[in-house]
Amino acid sequence: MSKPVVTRFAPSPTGMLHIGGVRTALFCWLYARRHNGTFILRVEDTDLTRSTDDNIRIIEEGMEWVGLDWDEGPIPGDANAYRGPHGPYRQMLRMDLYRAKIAELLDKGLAYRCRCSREELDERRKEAEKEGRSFLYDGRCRDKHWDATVPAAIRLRMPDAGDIVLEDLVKGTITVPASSLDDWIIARQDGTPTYNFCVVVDDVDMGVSHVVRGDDHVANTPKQIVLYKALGYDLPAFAHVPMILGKDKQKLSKRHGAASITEFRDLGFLPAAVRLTLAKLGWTPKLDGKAAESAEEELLTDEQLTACFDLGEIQKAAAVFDLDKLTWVNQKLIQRLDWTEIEPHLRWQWRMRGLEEAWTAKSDDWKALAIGCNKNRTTLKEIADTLAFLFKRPETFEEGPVAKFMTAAVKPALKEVMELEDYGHDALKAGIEAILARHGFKLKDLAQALRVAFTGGVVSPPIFDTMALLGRDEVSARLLPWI
RNA sequence: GGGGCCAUCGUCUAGGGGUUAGGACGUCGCCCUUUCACGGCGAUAACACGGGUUCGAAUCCCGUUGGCCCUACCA
Repeated sequence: MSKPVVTRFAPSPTGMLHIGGVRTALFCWLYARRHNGTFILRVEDTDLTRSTDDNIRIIEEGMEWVGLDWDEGPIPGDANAYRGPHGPYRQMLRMDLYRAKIAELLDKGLAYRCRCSREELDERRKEAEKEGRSFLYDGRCRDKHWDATVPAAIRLRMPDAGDIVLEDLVKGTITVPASSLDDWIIARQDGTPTYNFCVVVDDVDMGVSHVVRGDDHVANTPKQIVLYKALGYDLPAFAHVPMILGKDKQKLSKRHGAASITEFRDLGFLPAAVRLTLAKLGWTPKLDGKAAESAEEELLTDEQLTACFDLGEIQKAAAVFDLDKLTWVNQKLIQRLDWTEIEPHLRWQWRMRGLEEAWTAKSDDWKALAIGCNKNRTTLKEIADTLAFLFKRPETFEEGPVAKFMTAAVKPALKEVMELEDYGHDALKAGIEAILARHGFKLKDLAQALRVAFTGGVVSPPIFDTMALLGRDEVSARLLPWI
């Protein structure tokens, strides 16, 4: 019986929730779910100047929206509340633990006070650079045994020789010569612990079995490994996942269309589509041991992803995020989901348009039809865009289409449309066809004229659906000005 | 400068000594069509470079180039 699987996502609340972070969180989540383990959300808010409660909310909301539920961590909405036996889950609230561990290291002589001032250090660093040497702290305070009467930074004693080996689940074995690492600072002069120290202490305290994080932390890991050992801890498994890049191979940012998870929500993507796309970015699910061999097989459910997820299969190289692929996945999901599964997500689009109430007021049948006749759209935003005309009459009419379709010949037919009474799909179709036959029109001629009257342009769902959605009264009202 | 990591179509990838180097997105073309779309069919395109090892290298080894990370009393 091996140790229970515990993973954690530990963002710092310094701004938006980046899609790269979400992917890392997704891998943690997938792995924990796969092994019936625990997924923890921990807030690394030791950067006092940049961390805010609002930013913590942004993280919580982003995680909730994208569907990554955490077993332990903060409870959304209440800055001090949390669930789980290892809390609190905000580092600022865990200072006592850090201090105790630092004292322990000091007592054992595994760490020491360093009175070298920042200025001195900077100077020595500059000098080294000038001579083309790399600067490493020379450990001159190691055996000074300074007492605590003068504020001092605290450094961890690092081995002088040998190699430090990191067995990484995704990168493989990484060997770093100890000589390239110096005695690093675990606590600042003001007593606050540094990041590399807190993570280790927290990960151990929280029982994290698999440290899954961005590969920008690879180089920190050897330092942390020494700390694990100094503290007498067993090493967790490490998995450093590569970054996500934009089209230009630079770090993904808003310049690339979207980088923040909330932008993807606003753009009309389904959380499930974001999850699938992100999971498949840098990892190929192998259901029954086989990678997808057709478009159909690319579309996996969370259950399928969970069933075959493995940290060891994650790609080593960074990957470029492709919005087109997300869009395609999103469209496929819209196509195959039931309208009731789409509707909750569509609400956000209505809210952004100030139409949430108008939408909510509609009947289920109406909503089913509205969503049903838009199964060919790529995003929820598009669905809302093409449906918005139902809630408000057009204010302007496109010149070209008006000239082309609102001909004198078509107007009598329009008038006949107004007289149609049965709006059931088949009856409506029969009624329209009769009108067409009478005037010798093609459906296209009439349909486009109707669209102009209904929407001001030439784009709408299929015309019979459009009329059913509008209802007889509204159809008449919008046709009246044209006859 | 030092240490580390990485490298298959435009993009995400499969493959890991012998394959016509497979799939997906995109792009292009054709078909369908009641607008916008969807859909169907087809096409396009890749092993960074140079040396080894080997009967044989996209696959193994070394080097080069390029990209990225770390090198903070940031996280």
